[in-house]
Amino acid sequence: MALSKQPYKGARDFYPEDKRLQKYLFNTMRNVVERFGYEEYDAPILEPLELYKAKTGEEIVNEQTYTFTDRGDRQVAIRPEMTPTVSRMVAAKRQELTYPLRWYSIPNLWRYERPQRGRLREHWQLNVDIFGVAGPEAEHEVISMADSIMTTFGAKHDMYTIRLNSRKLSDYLLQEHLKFDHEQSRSLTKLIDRMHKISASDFSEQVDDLLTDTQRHAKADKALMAVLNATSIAELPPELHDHKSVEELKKLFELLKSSGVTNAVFDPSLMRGFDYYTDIVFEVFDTDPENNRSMFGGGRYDGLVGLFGVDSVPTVGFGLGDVTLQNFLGSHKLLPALRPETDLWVVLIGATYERAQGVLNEMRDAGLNVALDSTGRKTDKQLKAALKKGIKYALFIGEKELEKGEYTLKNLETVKETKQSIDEVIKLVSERA
RNA sequence: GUGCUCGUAGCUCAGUUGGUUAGAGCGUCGGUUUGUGGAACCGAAGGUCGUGGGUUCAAGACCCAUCGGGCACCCCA
Repeated sequence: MALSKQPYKGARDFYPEDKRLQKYLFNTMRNVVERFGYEEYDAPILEPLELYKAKTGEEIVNEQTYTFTDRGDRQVAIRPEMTPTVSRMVAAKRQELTYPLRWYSIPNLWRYERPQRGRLREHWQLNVDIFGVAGPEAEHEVISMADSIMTTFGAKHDMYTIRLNSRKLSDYLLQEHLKFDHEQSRSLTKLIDRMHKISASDFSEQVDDLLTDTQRHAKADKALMAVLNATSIAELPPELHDHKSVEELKKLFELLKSSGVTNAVFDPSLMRGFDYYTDIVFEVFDTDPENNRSMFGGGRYDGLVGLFGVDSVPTVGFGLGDVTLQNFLGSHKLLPALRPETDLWVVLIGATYERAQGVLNEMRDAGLNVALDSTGRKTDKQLKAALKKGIKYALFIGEKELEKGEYTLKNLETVKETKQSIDEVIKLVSERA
């Protein structure tokens, strides 16, 4: 029985060309967030299972987390998300850290579920968090940064929108303004989350099922729809305008506008699944009708650090997954053609392998990435190998070249060929972008 | 976890109502002077038809199971 060549279900092999793309994605993210002063951290891929039981959301822990019992009878989870881990790390050094804390990481995460487009079992996710800022300045910074990441990848503002909502406002709306009880609010939250996936009539039907007779009589469903259909804060019922969360949202929109984030919109139907969000939440949506989905999001979770028995720390963060990002960039034609790391391919002519080593070392010492064809094949085969690999330069080294100290350098893109001293070769190839 | 759908060479696919030794294009490898290009020409390798059962004189095709991909649920980091 032959062994399977497939990678584990829902996980990917990264061949060099795939890894090259991943490096490009990660480096771009790193450049942007570090420009905002964020520092990289990391942590183990394994965590005690209890870490996720507290606040992540039951379904995620029970059904979508890889778990096992280790040899010491400990319940262990492969991390399904990074937020509990980073909260643990902050809590552990709560007193000695200097705030505001700006941290990021690009961990691989695992979730046990049936794979489909944009959702695999293993993915990498940029996690960015700011700890220690209670005001909307934190949301402003984090959302601006998310926007900056998108534009740095070449996305235009008409390719995506940033939807904003406030958990506090939703809770107030459902429980105080519309007078739903706790259980109704829970069910409604889930239902509202699916609002745009089901038809309007199905939605109102399912809302109606949740109402009591008195609520039906009071037309609670109409009041609910009036709120949910608001496309801006100004469209909310007037009696809500003085609410603190509305004030905060207003302030946030002003800040975003002032820093050029013009594609942020208010969406009262935005919920997000995690239980730990406490206030403002946001999601970045692809506007492409073919792929009208949430790509990534985040929000404020002020309570998580405090669960570790220390004073709580106000926190805002988001996670950006590599799979959804790649889908987005691919469908908007924003993925660049990437060259291999190798700058130059040496074609050896005749039995020159040994004597060519000095030249190779000279180029490598000068910082060039140099590979050679050491097969002894005919020159046309050697040259074709470089072409197929996408390497930009080929250098011919034969008897004549070694004698004269002049080498034939060929730019495989322009097909131009010149004879150069090795110093000149180094100079020319180093000019690569 | 549920439902639908697909799986033939490295890739993209043909393969008639079940009927001989399963095909093409591209790619790969070799050759057409071992000092130079993706072309052209010649040639070769490469498939237990995802896997395992079953029906049949006969299965790539029909049935069941299973693995993998895609889509929709569930859920969403």
